[in-house]
Amino acid sequence: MNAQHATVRLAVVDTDSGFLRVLTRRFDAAGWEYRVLAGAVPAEELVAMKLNALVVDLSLLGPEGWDFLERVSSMLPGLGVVICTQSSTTAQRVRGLRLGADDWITKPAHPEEVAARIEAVVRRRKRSQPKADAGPVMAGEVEVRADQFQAFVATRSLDLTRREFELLQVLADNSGKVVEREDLYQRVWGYAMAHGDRSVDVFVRKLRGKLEKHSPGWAYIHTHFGVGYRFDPEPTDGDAGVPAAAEPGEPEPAAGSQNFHTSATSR
Amino acid sequence: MNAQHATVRLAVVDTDSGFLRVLTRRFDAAGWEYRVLAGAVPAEELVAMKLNALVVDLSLLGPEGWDFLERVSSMLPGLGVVICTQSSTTAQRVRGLRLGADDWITKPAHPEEVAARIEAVVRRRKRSQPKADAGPVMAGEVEVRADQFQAFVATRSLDLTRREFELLQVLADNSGKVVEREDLYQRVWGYAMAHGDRSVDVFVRKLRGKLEKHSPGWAYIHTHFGVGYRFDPEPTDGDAGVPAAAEPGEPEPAAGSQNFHTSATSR
DNA sequence: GCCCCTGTAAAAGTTCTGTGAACGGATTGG
DNA sequence: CCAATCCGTTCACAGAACTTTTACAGGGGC
Repeated sequence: MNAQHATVRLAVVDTDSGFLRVLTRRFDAAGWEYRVLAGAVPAEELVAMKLNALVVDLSLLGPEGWDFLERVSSMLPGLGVVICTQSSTTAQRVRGLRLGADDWITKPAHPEEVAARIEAVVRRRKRSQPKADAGPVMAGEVEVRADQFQAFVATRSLDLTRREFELLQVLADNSGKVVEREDLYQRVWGYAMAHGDRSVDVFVRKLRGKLEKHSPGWAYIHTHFGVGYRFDPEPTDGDAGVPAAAEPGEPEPAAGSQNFHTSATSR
Repeated sequence: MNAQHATVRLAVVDTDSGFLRVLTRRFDAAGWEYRVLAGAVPAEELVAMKLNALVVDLSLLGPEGWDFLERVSSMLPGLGVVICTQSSTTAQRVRGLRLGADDWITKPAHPEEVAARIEAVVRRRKRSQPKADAGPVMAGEVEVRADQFQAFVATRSLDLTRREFELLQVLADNSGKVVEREDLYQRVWGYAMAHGDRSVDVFVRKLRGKLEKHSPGWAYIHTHFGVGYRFDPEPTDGDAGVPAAAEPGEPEPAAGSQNFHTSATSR
């Protein structure tokens, strides 16, 4: 689960021997696998190479370059593509990006920079790959759109901070299941929870606050004592809930809000 | 704007009557709309023609040709450009393509081939630039016309620089969604953002300034801390031109009066 | 009833954004 | 060809927004 850093498998389409020499030296130093191509090749061949990055000198390919770029990026959606040219206008770069490129480098470029950008592109692709095919996550009234960094409750948008959003995302992804506290932390914060860290609690509280403000009468995040939390939209038990009955202008938090939550279904 | 299949609207900049005769005959046969120009014209005129392709004899324009080419391709990023010349060196072709041309034809050329290349270029452009062909983008009081490089607020034209315009365009295209800072940068600047680059912030500020100056009482660009920006026209709570609604202390009116995008959401 | 766990609030600490201004390159006009 | 200007970028500082830590109180399980 924790590949220290991504292995880069790339192909370079270029014929500039000087540029290639410094580049490949840098690639070797990083232990990357690479291959040098002298021109466009059928996309199928690239697929067979199982690359995760591609560096192309577009000026080398002429007008065919755009076609090549388009073909490649549509056939290998997971491939990070870095264009490099002698010079370029913004219009060209934007066009390249629209056709699927991820970055654009102008020669001459320092090999360090090229490598850094390739690495960034691979990392970025890796991160955004699953996001792309996963549609919006729905759980009851709650909708989480990972691609937009936005969450909605009953069609109304929630204004969440980064951590709040990521926490909600993990919880909603595992809707109905109990997520262990440490697991939660690991997935949101990206590293192991230190002893005595209460961040999770604090953010659960914040999330609850915002969720309930937008749909009172519902409990979303349930506490499992000594274990973790479970996301599961459920109407709050009997008494008032929300339907007209209770005093409308009285969602006043202070005293009222600290009940329920713990349906404590722990085994 | 209901051209079902790719209608080609092109201009030919050439004075070679023989070449023109065979070409235009072919264009007529295909039912294309075209126009013949005897020399370079201001890019604005080309914009007004709403072309999607341009064929230019560069030898006709001499050294000005490169300028013309660059101006045109930067001002009309959605335009397919085909160069044709009597003869050319590789260096020239590379230069032309670099400046934004899509293809290069050497005379004499068979009209069939010219037509085929034009068609290919238009098809390619259409796929890669769906936005440019689309009508004006509207978002609240704001209208962005990609084809004119102009934006309007409440029918009044905004005086934007190139970057400002492109930034607004990307934001308005994704109206309602949060666009990540890096995405924004990549789409406007054409390459990946370097660490520590604050250009986006600066231009957001400039845009906000110009937008709010032209329609006070409205907020257009909303900040999502640590993530990016979201374009979404919303009245500013101040007072200005909107029915003064609820006062604070009126959190959730259950079901009664729905939509009020409270701009001052919790957090 | 005791001890551990969680809810809640607020202080303390970090990181990020808003903003004005200076710098340098590019463009325009003379 | 030079000067005036505009534009884009970078820098520095202030302030805002967010995260983490800390503290205490209320519940839960045994």
